[in-house]
Amino acid sequence: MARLRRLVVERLMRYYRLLSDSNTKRKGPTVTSAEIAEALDIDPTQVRKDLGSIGIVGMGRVGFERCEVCRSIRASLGFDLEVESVLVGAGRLGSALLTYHGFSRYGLEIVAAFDNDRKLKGRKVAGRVIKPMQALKPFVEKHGIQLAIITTPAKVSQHLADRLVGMGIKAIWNFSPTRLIVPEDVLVRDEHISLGFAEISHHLAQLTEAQQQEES
Amino acid sequence: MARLRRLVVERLMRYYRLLSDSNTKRKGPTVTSAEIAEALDIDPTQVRKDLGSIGIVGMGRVGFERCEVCRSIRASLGFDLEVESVLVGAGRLGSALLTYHGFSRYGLEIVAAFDNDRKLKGRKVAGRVIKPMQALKPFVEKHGIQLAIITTPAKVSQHLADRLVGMGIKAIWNFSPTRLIVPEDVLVRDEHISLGFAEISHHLAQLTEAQQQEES
DNA sequence: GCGAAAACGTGATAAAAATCTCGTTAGCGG
DNA sequence: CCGCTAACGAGATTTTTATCACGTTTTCGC
Repeated sequence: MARLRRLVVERLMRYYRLLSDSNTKRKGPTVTSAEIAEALDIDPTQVRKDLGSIGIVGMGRVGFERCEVCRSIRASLGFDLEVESVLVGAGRLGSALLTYHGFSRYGLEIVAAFDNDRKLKGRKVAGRVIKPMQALKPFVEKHGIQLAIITTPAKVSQHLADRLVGMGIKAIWNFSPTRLIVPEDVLVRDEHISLGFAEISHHLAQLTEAQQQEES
Repeated sequence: MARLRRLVVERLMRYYRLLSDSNTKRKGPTVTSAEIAEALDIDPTQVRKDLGSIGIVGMGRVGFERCEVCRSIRASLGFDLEVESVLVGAGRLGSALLTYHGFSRYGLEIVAAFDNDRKLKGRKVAGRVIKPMQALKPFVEKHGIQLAIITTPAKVSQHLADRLVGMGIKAIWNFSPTRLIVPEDVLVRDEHISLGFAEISHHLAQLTEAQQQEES
């Protein structure tokens, strides 16, 4: 299967969530691009193109087969692969991620957590003991871990990333607010919640400005 | 100040974080577009265009004034405005957000949290009492709250959004995995952590496939 | 002062993403 | 069985985003 562009992958995830959501009202065996588009506020053509890009063909007048769509997306996005990951940095955010088990439906499991904070040593979060950093390398290499989730402070992230790459990690889910420099065959996905706030803040600022103009 | 495109806003936030980060090595009074670009892996021209779009002019051979850049970005993104917000849904994620105080530097404050779960009633998170849902409307209207952060289950989100709009909310930071339908003057920012995982999962799937091809 | 180099600003170009148009196909009603 | 309509597929077009190329400005060294 071909490599897909990031935006396509993200939309496919949205289609998948929509269709696999049991909550969807009265679901027949098929679904049309227009229905998906309507639910997600996307252009119907876009939906057809995306589905077409992973080899799903629809039927004129009928639409797409729900099961087939789900199956194909699972295959393309690799949800059936059982990804074992480690989490590094068991602070607030790290703990929250450890406690959240909602990703198992996509094949993701956090199998161990590491932190070098003495206070956390031996403490359990969500039933898992936080291991010391010295244990990271042996663990990753022994289990052939491919994904690391990092929620450490910005200062140590790059150093950590270098170490992880050395251990054979192939993807990093980066929750620390820094850009990481890695070899190009390693994927880094940055998760920046503050970018979301920027959009909101700008919107509210625009609004406030408009109100002030009105008054004057 | 003109309304900015979403991607520009997001990049401005990244410039701001980079420049306002005291951690930056030996910072002089000025910074060049090339330096910013290098640090964030962006094209220098893009940086200049973005800064230009909010009225910052640089000096040939010297670059941009750090302070001026920070000040202008703060102004454009409205970080000096003190946004008071409410959080609805005090589950795992909601609690984590309540506990995190890192947004105060951007002017965001979560001034109250609401949840209709009986078990949470009266409980405190991060020093704040979780209020019952009946208290939401009076609170929002009394304090003129403009932003709501919602971390409720998908099923109730739309209903909640409708109510919030009726109370005069102008922006919703949506952490629930549903598209919300709102009037067009209300901004909804969706925060979908699972989209990030989709990218990672697809990358690992590609990798696995490549390895299998190699073997055969 | 003056030329060279570094950095900006901006119009032109390229690449990517989204949307539109229209021909084709499959089921439906009579 | 036949025309009609709903839905798809794909090429063409438009819009957005990113990059390039080049003229201008400013400092530095001589």
